[in-house]
Amino acid sequence: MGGNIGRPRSEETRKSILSAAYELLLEKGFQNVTVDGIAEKSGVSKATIYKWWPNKAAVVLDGFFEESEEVLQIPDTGTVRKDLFIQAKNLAAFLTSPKGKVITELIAEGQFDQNIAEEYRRRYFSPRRLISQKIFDRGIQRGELREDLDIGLSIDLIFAPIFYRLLITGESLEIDYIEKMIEYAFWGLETEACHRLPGRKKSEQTEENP
Amino acid sequence: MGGNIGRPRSEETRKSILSAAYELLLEKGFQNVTVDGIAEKSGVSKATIYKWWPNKAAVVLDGFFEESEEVLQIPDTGTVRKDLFIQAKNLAAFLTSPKGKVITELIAEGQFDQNIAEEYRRRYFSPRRLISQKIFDRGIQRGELREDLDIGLSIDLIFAPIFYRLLITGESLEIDYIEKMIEYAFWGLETEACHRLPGRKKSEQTEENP
Amino acid sequence: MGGNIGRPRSEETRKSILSAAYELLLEKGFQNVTVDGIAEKSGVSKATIYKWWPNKAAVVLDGFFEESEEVLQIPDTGTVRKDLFIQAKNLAAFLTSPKGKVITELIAEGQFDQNIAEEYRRRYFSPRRLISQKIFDRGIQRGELREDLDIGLSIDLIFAPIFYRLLITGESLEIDYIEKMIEYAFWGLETEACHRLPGRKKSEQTEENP
Amino acid sequence: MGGNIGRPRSEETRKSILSAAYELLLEKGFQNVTVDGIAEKSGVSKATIYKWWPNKAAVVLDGFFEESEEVLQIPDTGTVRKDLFIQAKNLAAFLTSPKGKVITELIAEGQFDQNIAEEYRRRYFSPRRLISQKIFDRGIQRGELREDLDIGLSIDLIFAPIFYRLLITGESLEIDYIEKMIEYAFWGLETEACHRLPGRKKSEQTEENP
DNA sequence: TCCTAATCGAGACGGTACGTCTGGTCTTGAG
DNA sequence: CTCAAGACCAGACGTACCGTCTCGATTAGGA
Repeated sequence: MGGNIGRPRSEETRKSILSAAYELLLEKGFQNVTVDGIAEKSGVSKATIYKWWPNKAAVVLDGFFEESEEVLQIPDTGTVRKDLFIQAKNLAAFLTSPKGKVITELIAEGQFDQNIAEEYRRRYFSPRRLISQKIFDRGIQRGELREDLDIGLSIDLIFAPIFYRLLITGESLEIDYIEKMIEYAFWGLETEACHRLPGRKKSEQTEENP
Repeated sequence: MGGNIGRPRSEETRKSILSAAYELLLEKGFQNVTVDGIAEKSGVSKATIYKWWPNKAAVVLDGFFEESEEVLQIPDTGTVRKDLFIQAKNLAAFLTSPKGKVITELIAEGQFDQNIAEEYRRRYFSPRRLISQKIFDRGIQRGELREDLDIGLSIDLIFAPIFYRLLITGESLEIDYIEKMIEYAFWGLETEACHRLPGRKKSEQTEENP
Repeated sequence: MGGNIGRPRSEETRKSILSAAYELLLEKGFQNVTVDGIAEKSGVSKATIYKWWPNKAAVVLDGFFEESEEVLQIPDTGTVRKDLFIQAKNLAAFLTSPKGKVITELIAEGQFDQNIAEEYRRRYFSPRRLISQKIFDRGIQRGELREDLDIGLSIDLIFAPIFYRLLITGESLEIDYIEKMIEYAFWGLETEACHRLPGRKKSEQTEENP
Repeated sequence: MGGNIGRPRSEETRKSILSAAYELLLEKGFQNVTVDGIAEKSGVSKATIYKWWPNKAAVVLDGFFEESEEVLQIPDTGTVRKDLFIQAKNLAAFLTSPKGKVITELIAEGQFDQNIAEEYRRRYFSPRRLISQKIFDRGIQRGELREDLDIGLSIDLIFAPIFYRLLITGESLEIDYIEKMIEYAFWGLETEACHRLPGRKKSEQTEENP
């Protein structure tokens, strides 16, 4: 079953391909990585690369995730806000590092190649969102957050601005920004006064946006 | 001096290049547009294209913005929330249209080419942020929002999730999502109870996040 | 010593390789036969093929000669001319058949690989020249041909035109051509004067070659 | 008509490609010539080569004939035999030279690619056969040869053995062989009886070909 | 009967050339 | 001076085939 006859695939070869791909990725950026380059650097035949990966993007992506995989830890400070702040801070730190540059490039490539997009969602974003999910779950249990909170949306609200700055406005991701952003997300944009109104009900809002 | 002798640049040629670029962009997507293709479609020489634009990206970008330029209107419903909702809704509608696909591709290319990034910031995002800015300004004047509100951050908070879904998670941008997202942004994520506390002060928060 | 212990070579395997090679050769032509193809068709490992033959050409060649070996018969009509005509006619018939196409391809490959050339000389041409030699020997004994005849050259003279047409001019090898060619070779090209020997008539020749 | 607009094809580029191809051909042999090699040696882009020639064989062939084209002279000694001897001798000398090696390789390739075969027939063999034709024509006019001589066949008879040795038996092409072969072709293989016409003596022949 | 030395099937692997593609530059002659 | 036409360079792409290699399974004869 699975066919373990024949010369087994060389783990060493696989690794040298991936790490060569990864190093070239860091060094030159996604678009300047070459399959020939990977082949040469890893001392592996191009044919072997194309045997296991359908195209350049696939190898490079695989190389990146294989090499940059890390054990994710769930922060646990006692409050959702602090936990999220830690997570957001770490994310921002990572994204502004050389490795982070790669993430933006992969997201970019993902706009042209659906397979790439699926891959980074599966290998990068999904696990990280799971952690955030747990943080929010805990917050709800503790009563910090309301029970019917849309967690997916909340995660978007916290992390989207980071990527927005990174990908679109190009502005820097300083710690102050992260801090304030979380504050805004948690407290809302409206004047504090308006929250202390006794007569505010959910029904009103829906009327406002027909 | 400056040399206005010789055959003058043909405006007709310029336009046919840009509209050819634009049509090919919509039809094939950024990466599948070729300069030869633009030249052929517009009946123009490749050399002429490269005479006026430094590279493929520049023409395509120019073509896109030239053709898709629209008069931006500032919504004015009376409340910031409604105005932003309208703006966000319009944005989402645009981004999920065929033209919107182009925007994501340009953002993608912007990750590899700083010039592209600057161009779409200047021609696309800046004017739109200006409008949001005005909406927020009005809200502050009206007292809907607190005076010291960080408007830039607030704009990020509202619009980032839209791009986040588009570029990263790939999830759909339904109107319900937009609505709820704005609600969350305005009211914050925390339980309503916590906002009604009299003893809450800003100073506390800063301590929390060292 | 000699080491006849261990698993003996499988005769069945050998045959299936050769016949697969042969069939592929007929089907696709020399240059389009691949070792992988032979391996697959014969259900044999590529390594096994390379164990017993040094390269593709060797297998294919071997396959061809193994399969297409035939018992050669020496024609004996009583005159050298008729015998040679029969031999030449058979050769031409063979060379213009699908199998014959293979011969030309092997000769072609022989221009690049000395081993191939030696092989087809040894296995194809030598035995056939031997037969011609015998025909000529008989003719000399019978007094049809002069004693000091250079038999090698004579064989060349008779058979070369057939290959010349096949390999170079690409013209067809009709029976009339063979007939006339032998006539010319036997009588020479010079004016009929020399051939006007008593008793010799053109009519005779045509009778001779039915 | 014919469109002489646009950048004209560079004659220099064309020549450098062909001469690079030719030199590599002489140096390495047909099968070891590489298109990349030609590109590099000629300082020309591979794309340019493939723009004008459909494949490697075509360039190399063209290079060979372009470079090795020579003004063909019709020998005129007064007798067909001597003229043909000169022609055959020259041919043999050429074929056994390094350039001649190329001819055999091209003939070889011609067995796999009809286009190649047509090309060398058109550019190499046809002009040479025309000359032989003229030699034979003169001979007929002079009465050396009979009027109804099949000239095509006669040409085959004279030149085929040379190629036969070259391509098939691999034997050397010494001048004695050429001489004797022509003698046989002219006088025929049969017993001297037929040649014992008044005035004809063996001694004469040998004198003729010093 | 077990051991040993070979063959064999499966298939991974390095090497190397192929022919294709596209971005961007350059060279004509016409306008 | 602009422009159409189109030749040209650079260099990556993905494919194909050759011949080598590494496994494990198989199959004899010899101990």
